[in-house]
Amino acid sequence: MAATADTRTRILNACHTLLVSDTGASTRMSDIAKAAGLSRQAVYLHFKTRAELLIALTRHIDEVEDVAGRLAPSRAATSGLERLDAYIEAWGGYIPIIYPVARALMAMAPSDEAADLAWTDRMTAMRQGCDAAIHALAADGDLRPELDAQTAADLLWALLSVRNWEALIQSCGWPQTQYLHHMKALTRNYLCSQETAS
Amino acid sequence: MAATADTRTRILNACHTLLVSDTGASTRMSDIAKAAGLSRQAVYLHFKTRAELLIALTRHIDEVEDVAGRLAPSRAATSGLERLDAYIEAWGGYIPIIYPVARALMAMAPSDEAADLAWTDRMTAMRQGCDAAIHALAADGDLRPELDAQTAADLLWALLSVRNWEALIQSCGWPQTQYLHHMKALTRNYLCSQETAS
DNA sequence: GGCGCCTCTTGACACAGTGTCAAGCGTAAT
DNA sequence: ATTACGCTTGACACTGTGTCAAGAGGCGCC
Repeated sequence: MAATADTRTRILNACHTLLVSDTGASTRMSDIAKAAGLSRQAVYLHFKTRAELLIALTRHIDEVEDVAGRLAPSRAATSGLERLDAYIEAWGGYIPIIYPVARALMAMAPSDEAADLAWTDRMTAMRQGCDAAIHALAADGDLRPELDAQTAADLLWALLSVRNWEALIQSCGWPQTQYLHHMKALTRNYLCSQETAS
Repeated sequence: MAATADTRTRILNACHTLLVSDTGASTRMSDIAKAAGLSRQAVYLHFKTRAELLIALTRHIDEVEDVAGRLAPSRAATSGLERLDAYIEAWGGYIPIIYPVARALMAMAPSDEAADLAWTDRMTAMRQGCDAAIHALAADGDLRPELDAQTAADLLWALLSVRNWEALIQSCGWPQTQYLHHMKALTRNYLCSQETAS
C-alpha cells in the first residue's frame, strides 16, 4: 500500500511537472508515464482516465498548497470591504498555482463530460466565495445600492475568472501585483457604494 | 464556378446551422457533410482542414452580418465617452452572433496551431478597437489619471472578452441588455475620470 | 520452500476523428 | 466524342485514449 501511494504521487508529480513546463498544453498519458518512469498502462492502473488524473492532481495541489488555509483571512475579515479584498488576494494568489492544471482541464472540458463537470464544480465553489463576500458587503450596507447581490456576485465571479487572469497575465503580460491591484480597485469601485481610496 | 461557390456556401451554412444548434459543441466534419448533403470528402475539396472551414465561416458571417458597418457608429463618435459606449454596443452585440463559431474555434485552439492563430488574430483586431476607444478617451482628458492607456486598454480588452460574455450570458443567464448595461457602466466607472450617471 | 498476492510490464487491440489517396462516375461545355 | 470538373466510394494512415490478457518479479505467509 505504501508503494502504491508512492507510485500514485509519483505520477501526480510527473504530471504536474509536465503541465507546468512550456510544452504543458499537450501532455499525453504516455508522456506522463515516461516522466514517472512507468509504462503507460501502469498509469491507467492508478487513474482510470486522463480526466480523473487531472482532477486528482487539482485535489493534490489543493492539499499541498493549503487552499483552505489561504481562505482563512477572508473568512476572518471583520468588514465586507476587508473580506472582498482578502478574497481577491487569496483566490488571485491561488490561480497561478492551479493554472497549469486548470488549462489542461479547460482544454478538454468541451469534449469530456467528466472534465467539464469537475471544472464547473470548482468554479461553483469559487462562486460561493464571491457570494459570501458580496453578502458581507451588503450586510455592511456597502453594496452599491443599484446592484442586487445576485448581479454583483455574477460580476465578481466573472471578473475573477481564470480566463480573465489568463488574458491579463498571460496575454497582456501583467505582473501578478498589477492584476491584484486592479481587481481590487475595480471591484471596490463598481461593487461598493462608497469606497475608501487605496 | 457558380456551382462551386454554391456548394461552398452550402457547406458554410450547414456548418453554421450545426454550430448554432444545441449539440454544436461536437460538430464533426462528417456531420457537416451530411447536413450539406455531400460526402465527407467533398467538404475536404472545399476546405483543407476543419480549422480552415471554421475560419472561413467567421469571415462569411462577418460579411453577412456587416461587421464593418456595425463599427461605424463607434468610429463616428465625437467624444471618447461616446466612442467607448458605441464600441461596447457594437462588439457586445456582435459576440452572440459569432459565439457559436468562436466556441468551436476556442475549443480546438489548444491543440490546433491554425485555429489558435486565427482566434488570436481576431482578438488582436478587437484589441485595436479597445486601443482606439481608450485613446479617444485620453484625448478628451477623460481617461482616469492613475491609469495609463496601455493598462486601460488591457483591462477593457479583458472585460469585453468572449469568455466574459460567455460567463455572464451562458453561465449566469444574464439577458444581453444587462450585459451591455454593466459593461458600459463598469468601464465608465473605472476607466473614465469623471463619469456622468446613466 | 512453496504459495498466492500485488504491482507493474509487454504487446496487442478497439475506437473515434482528422486528413489523404486513387479510381471512377455523371454531366455540361466545346 | 472528348475533355474537364465536381462529386462519390472506399480504403488507408495517423494520433491519442482506453481496454484486455498473459506474464514477470518481489514480498509476506504458512
